[in-house]
Amino acid sequence: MPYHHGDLRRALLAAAVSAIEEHGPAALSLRDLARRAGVSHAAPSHHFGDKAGLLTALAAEGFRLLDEALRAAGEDLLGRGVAYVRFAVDHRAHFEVMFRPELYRRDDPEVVAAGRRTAEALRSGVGALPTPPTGRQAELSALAAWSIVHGFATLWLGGALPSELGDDPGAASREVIRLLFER
Amino acid sequence: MPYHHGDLRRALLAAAVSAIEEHGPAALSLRDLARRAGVSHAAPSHHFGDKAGLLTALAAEGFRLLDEALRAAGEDLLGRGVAYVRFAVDHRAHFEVMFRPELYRRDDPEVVAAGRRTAEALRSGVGALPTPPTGRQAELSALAAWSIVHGFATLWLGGALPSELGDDPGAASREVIRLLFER
DNA sequence: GCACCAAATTGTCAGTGACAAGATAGGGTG
DNA sequence: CACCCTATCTTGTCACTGACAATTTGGTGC
Repeated sequence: MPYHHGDLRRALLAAAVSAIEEHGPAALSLRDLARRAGVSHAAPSHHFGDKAGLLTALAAEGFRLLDEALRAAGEDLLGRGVAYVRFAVDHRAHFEVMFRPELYRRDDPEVVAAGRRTAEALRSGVGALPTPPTGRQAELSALAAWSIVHGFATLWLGGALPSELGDDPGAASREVIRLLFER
Repeated sequence: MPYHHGDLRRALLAAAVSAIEEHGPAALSLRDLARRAGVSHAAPSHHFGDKAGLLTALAAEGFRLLDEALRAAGEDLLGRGVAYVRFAVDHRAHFEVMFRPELYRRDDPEVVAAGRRTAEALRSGVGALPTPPTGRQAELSALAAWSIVHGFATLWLGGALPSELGDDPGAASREVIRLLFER
């Protein structure tokens, strides 16, 4: 075991993902992360400063991943909505931190930039609708789309949804989102 | 100052609401609540057992309040949706705890019962639509309604929404929710 | 080979949640 | 009135945590 870990920063972020998936972001302990990575309890501070710094990095990574996932889903707004829900379920640790601004530094430039790109991905999806709305209607439509997918994802993660929906959040959300744009 | 507080349980819940509104549920400290109420650091445990116990009580109270707010808004589903958003913003401390199941005991009978009543209030609102859907479509519609209002409320509380929306979440959400049911 | 810098360590401090043991008030019963 | 019983609250303690300071280690550039 070398004195220098090699890639402690990445190892800590990965450990944080596991820890948050197990016990939620509130129970996250820097000392626990250090133990998981096999380093001393103060090592994390050299890479992230403090706990908020680590979560800021995690949130920024999350916004980047979400942006990639949305764009990979194509232009179709329904597809992007389903991709949003899938991202939330497949990366619940990132997702839970991203939308809990009291946990990290929202004004971090990297987070701000990545967040903007994500919002843009949803807005441009509205432009790709069969009969794209314009002006204020377009803004409201993007907001409605964001709200419905975000709400579905949050409720799913919180275990608030009835079990009759099955275990495939993508398929279930597709049926729900469709109600917003097709009828 | 008498040895017995009088209504410490209620005072602690009220203090918890203030504390969560100020710093979020993750930063909640039982000892801080005790200081706010002017009692010793171990007094809270006699009323709630532990931290999860206190948050369980807060969640149960939140579900009761939400249920009341929804039913007071009338049968109209749009009105109930707006009431849902207003509740979230006006009682953000309750709301933030209610949908964070890792913070409290979800299986608490009082919480389970109150949560069921809330879900029922949304479902029955779907039945009051001009052309009410039936069967699976009704379920999906209720889910879509819940998702869109929950998502809007969560995003609003998280400060993720653009400031052009103004400062009245009720009015803003009304325009957004309308897109789901009228067109 | 040497100076320097980044990375990681040990040590410490106040704050926290949980628990145990003791003190206090306020009835209810005899 | 004397007694005790129970809920309520206090004091004391323990392990754990985040943050910070001081120190050691290892690699890199000159």
